[in-house]
Amino acid sequence: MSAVMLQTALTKLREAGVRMTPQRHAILSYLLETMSHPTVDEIYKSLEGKFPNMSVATIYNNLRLFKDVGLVRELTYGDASSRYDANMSDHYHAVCIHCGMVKDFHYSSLTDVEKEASVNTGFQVTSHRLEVYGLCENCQIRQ
Amino acid sequence: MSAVMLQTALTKLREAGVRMTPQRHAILSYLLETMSHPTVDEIYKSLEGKFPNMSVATIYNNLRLFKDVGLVRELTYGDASSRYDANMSDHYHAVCIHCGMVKDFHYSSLTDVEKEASVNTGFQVTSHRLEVYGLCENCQIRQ
DNA sequence: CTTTTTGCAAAATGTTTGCAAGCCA
DNA sequence: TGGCTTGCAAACATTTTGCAAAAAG
Repeated sequence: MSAVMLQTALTKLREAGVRMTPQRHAILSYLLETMSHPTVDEIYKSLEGKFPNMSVATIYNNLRLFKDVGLVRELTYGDASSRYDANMSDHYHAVCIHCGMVKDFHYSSLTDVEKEASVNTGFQVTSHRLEVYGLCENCQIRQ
Repeated sequence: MSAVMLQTALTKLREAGVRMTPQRHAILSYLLETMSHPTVDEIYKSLEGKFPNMSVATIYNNLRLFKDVGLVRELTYGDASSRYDANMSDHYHAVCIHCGMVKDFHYSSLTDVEKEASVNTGFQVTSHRLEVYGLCENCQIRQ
């Protein structure tokens, strides 16, 4: 992701009255740089060179804060750790059932799912989640 | 669910060479009776009258076994406990963001999602997950 | 009689919390 | 300076595991 996106995110945080710290900045940058939907552990490992004493609690704190401010989305999958996605544009995820890798894809014809579900269930529907599962290209070869 | 479904399930287990135990039978019956997609804790509480010494491990063991044999599906949601669904017919779930209740609904026009995702991502797609989130009828009133 | 299953407790895992010390504005 | 943030360790919740005793077939 571009440096522009980082600036936009920093502005959003400042406007929300959130203080900046070196750790916070590093976590945010990392999320915006990578497209890999990292887990907390991946973030932790990738930053331990720069911050040898950083605790996972700091990462969790900041991810929750980013989520609250609307800068990232948390992706949750039953067994494994959550992943974090700083790409807030409309898209869905393809999840590899072998290595856990997550790849974005776009799909447009779900306009009436929420409406139909609402009629069906009586729910006041506010969002939906769509994912596909299968083997990523790497795992198709190696497994 | 009907007694017929229990018989079918019991037959499936017998054919898979699985022994029957009172606990196993009770867990399976409960899953087939209720439409409420119970958690392990709900199953545990509902059976502790009949089996005062039953451990959660037994419930987890049996749910995994049922899953492996294809009798139930595990529904996972980030923070909370898994829920278990013995309705193996094609359907989707509406999840209440307030109380966690899960209600079934049907939707038919997702035939090409997997194909499109596959073209988009290079994945060999084998399944998909669709859910809607919102407030159930109860929580619309009380909240 | 052999093998599976149970029940219990301990362990593992991912995430959250409490709190003193430190840092940001 | 005053309040937010960090780092650490302990706490938490859910699920899994190891193992001896009990039950199934």
